[in-house]
Amino acid sequence: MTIDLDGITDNAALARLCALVPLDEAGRNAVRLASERSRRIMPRREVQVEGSAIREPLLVLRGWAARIRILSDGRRQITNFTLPGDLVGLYRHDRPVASSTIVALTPVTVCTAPDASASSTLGQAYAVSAAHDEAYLLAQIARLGRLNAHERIADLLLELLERLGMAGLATQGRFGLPLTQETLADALGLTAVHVNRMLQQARRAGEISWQAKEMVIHDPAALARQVGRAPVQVSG
Amino acid sequence: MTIDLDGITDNAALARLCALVPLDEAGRNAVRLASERSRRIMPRREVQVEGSAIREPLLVLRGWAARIRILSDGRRQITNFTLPGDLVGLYRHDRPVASSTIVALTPVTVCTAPDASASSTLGQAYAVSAAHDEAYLLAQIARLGRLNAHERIADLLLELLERLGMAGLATQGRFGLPLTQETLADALGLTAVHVNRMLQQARRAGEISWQAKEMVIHDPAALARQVGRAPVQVSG
DNA sequence: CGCCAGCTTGAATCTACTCAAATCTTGTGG
DNA sequence: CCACAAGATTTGAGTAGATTCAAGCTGGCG
Repeated sequence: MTIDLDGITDNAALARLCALVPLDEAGRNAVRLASERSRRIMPRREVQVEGSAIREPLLVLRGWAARIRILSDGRRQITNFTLPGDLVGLYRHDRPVASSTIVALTPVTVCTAPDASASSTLGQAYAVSAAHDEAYLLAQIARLGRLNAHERIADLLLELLERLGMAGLATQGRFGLPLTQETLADALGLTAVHVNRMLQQARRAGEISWQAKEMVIHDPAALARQVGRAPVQVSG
Repeated sequence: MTIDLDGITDNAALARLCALVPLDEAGRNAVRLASERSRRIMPRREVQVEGSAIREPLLVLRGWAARIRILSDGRRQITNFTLPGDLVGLYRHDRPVASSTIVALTPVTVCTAPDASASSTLGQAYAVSAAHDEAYLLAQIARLGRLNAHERIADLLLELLERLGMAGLATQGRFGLPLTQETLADALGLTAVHVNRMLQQARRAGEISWQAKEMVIHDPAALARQVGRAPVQVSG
C-alpha cells in the first residue's frame, strides 16, 4: 500500500489512519484540512477531563498523552497511551461525558477530528480505530492481571512498537519513548523503583537499550516469543 | 422512569436497555421480537471465539458469560463479565473479527441484537451501552493496576451490584453470583487461594455474605466509601 | 452412599513494595 | 558557560502481600 503523503511534515496521524484503512482522496484531504487548525497542549495539561461534557472528537497529530484514572488517595493508573493518529472522544450518543481524564505527557498537537461523513473510508478508519482501542484495553487488562513485571514491560514495549510502527514512528525495533520510569510504572501497575530494576535487568540481558529517550528493542520477534505476545488484530 | 415490561418473564435485558435510555414503543417491540428467536449456550461453551469473523451482534438475555484472554502457558484473565442486557460483537467496520473469546459461565440465552435502525432510542441505547462497556474496561484496568486484593474484590462486587441493578437483578445489595472462586480469581488477577482468604476476611469483617450463590453486600455505600469507589457515568 | 469439584487452611517462598540515600540529568538564570 | 536546583535514575536493605504447594474438608449429585 503506497499512499502519497505529499511531503507533509506532520504525517504520522495520516499515516496511521491510512494503515488502518487505505483512505481515499476525500478522506486524506479531510484529514489534511482538519490538521491545519490545530491546537497545542503542554505537558501535564489535560486534553480531556473526566466527567466533563465532550464537545467534539479530537485527532491527535503529535505527541504522547495518557488516559489516566486517579484514586482518592493519589494512586494513579494509566489505562492507555494516546499516540499520533489516535482519536479521542468519539461517541455516538447524546451528551457524552469523558469517562477518563487524558493528560499530555509531551507537547501534544490535536485538531478537531474531520467528520466521518467526509468519506466512507474515513468512517471505516474511525471504526477500525475504535476496535483497536478496545483491543489495546483488553491487552492492558491481561497484562496487569496475569503478567509479571518483566513480561509486562516487554509486552508494553512491543505494543508501543507495533502502534508507533503504524504511524511511521518506529523502525527496526527503534522508537522514541519520551516517558519517565515513573510514568511507565503508572501504566504497568508497578512502582518506579521496580520498573527501574527490571529495565536494568532487561538491559543487562541485552534485550533493550534506552538512552536519550530512544528505545531500541534488539530482537522484537524473539522478545515477543519469549513473553508469549501476539500482535493485535481486529479485522480479517 | 416507568416502563411497561408487560409481564415478560425474561425482561432483564429489556430492563437494562431501558435503564440506559428510555426506549420508545418501537425499540421495546424490536427487543421483544428479537428475543423470541433465542439460542441457548451451555456453560464452558463459547459465545464467540477470538480471531473468528463476527456475523452479527448479539444481545444477552440471560446468564453470565466472561470475555477471556488465555496466555500461551495456560494463565487465564477475564477482561469483563457479560451480563443480561449486554451487547456483544457490535462493530461498525467491515469484516470485524472477535478481539477475544467469550465463554458461558452459566447457561446463557442470547438472540440476534435487533437492528439499531428499528428505533432511534434503541440506537442511542446501543451507543450508551458501548460507552458503559468501555468505562467498565477502564475500571478493570485501574482495579488490576492499583488496588490490593481486598479492594479489588470489593470494587468488583460493587460494580456487579451496580450493573445487575440496572437489569433489575439486584436489590438492597443482594444479587445472584453464580461464579466459583476460581473464576473470580481469573477476573481479579489473583489466585483462587488468595481470593478465598480475602473473602473469608470480608465475611468475618461483616462486609459480605455469600452462600448458595447469593451474594449480599451488607452496606454497599459504606463499602464503596471504604475502597474509594465512584459509580460509572458516561453521559450527562 | 461415595465421588468430585470446589472450598478451606497451613507453611514456606518469592515477587514486588517501601523507605532511604546517593548519583546522574536537564533545564535555567546569572 | 557555569552553578545550581529540580527532577529522574540507581542502588541497598528490610518488609509485606500474594503465590505455591500440599492436604483436609464439604456439599451437591449421580
